[in-house]
Amino acid sequence: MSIRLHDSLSRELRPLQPSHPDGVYRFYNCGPTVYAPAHIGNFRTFVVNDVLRRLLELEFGPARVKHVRNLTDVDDKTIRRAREEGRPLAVVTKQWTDKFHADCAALNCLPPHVEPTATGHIREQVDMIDVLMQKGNAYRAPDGSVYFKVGSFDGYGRLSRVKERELQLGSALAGKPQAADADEKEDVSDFALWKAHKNEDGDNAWDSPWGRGRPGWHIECSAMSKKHLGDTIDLHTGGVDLLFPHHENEIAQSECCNGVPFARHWYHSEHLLVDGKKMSKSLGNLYTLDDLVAKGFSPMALRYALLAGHPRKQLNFTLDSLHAAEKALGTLRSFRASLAPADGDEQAFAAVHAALDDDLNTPGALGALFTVVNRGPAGVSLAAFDRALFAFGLKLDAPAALKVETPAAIQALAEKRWAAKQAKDFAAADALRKELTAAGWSMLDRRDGYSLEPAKK
RNA sequence: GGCGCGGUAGCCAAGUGGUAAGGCCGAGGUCUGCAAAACCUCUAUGCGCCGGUUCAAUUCCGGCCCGCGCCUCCA
Repeated sequence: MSIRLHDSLSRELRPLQPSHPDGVYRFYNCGPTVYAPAHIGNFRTFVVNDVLRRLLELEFGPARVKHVRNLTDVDDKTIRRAREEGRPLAVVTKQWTDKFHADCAALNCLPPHVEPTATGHIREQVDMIDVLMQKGNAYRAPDGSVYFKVGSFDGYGRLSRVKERELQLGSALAGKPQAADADEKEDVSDFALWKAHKNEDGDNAWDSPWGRGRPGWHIECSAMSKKHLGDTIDLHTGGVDLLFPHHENEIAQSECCNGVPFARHWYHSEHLLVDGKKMSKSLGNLYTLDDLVAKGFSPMALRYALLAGHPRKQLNFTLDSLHAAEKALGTLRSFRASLAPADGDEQAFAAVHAALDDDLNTPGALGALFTVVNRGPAGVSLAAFDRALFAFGLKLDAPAALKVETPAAIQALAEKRWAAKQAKDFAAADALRKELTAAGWSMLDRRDGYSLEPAKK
């Protein structure tokens, strides 16, 4: 059974197979820009890519998958943030890189095998730009910036079906101000490979044959992909918003530089919507993982919710979906607890893996999983269940939610109620339960004791 | 204006040319004094609207309406 995945370039389902003689599947996933905490939309893409990574490992073996995901640690946003905070760029990006790693770990995402940074690959980027200059695919503008000449690459626009970035009448762009560097470019479609140093860049500049400056955004992925995976890779992924211009530009740069096809397969996950709209600060509908944890949800519930929609369809995120996820996870937990460690049907979850292998149909797979769960634990292999859970990356033993200190007054009420119950003074016990409920706490009785939790909203 | 995606039960969401997976919510039940948990049962003659093709369409084709995304930094 091979994995079939939609290819954004050919727009069809194509099987995933390693193309290099060593049998290692080369997988590049565009990573985050580290200037702020990633939001849950970012994490949708990273979680989806993590499932993909897991499927590849299941298919080819863990040693036959090389997963690279970059960190963009120098660009307009990171530099602006550092300037605003009066801190060195590296300090700012380190902070948010650490936060990103912590969030990924909480969401049970496997770390990529290589996580290259843009600032760690200046030389490689300069080298590529150099080749593009020599081949006539790039030119130096009067201010010292270097641009890629889009007109020099016939294949430009194949991925996004956007021939040129021409402004058309009626376009959403019409009337909007052009980029500041527009007048330096020979053509509006051209994009920056190297940005000449400006005052606001501060110390964040490197020497190059064209003067001091910093790399453009697009070239970093081309350079890091080339260095760590080679000239032709098996799969390149990212969110749909990267399709144009980022990935289109990567193809142009890499293919003009290397003279061979860049990526054999392209995959783009769709956006997470909140309240029916793309998340944005201005709409006030942006959530980070911490925001949700503060509301009492577990990271695993977020992961589940992110997988509840087809990765190639926009998913409308709601807090309700997190409640549903939390409940579903609980069902999975108790199902697992009811499985006997003895042998069982190893193929019980074949339908789950089939759905996953069929274009990463995570909601279909989740449906198949529960279909098995609903039939009951009899004869189901624990190992097979765990293998299915591994594919989703759902960790059932993750702490349910954040721990909250129980106030002394609440604790005292609970003690009183427990004593009343032991004395079989049920009227008093019920009255105390009401008090606790009114105070926002629920008291859960067991045979041998009780526990307290903040009431679920 | 160009490119792309979608409209399936209260909410979320798969799927198929032959009669609607799954999760949540809700309802009923079993079990514990109650509550919670757990477990069991039930919950769309219907898949945006209008035509067409077909023995048969939610599924194919055409038109329309509505929503979203990209075309500018963006997962």
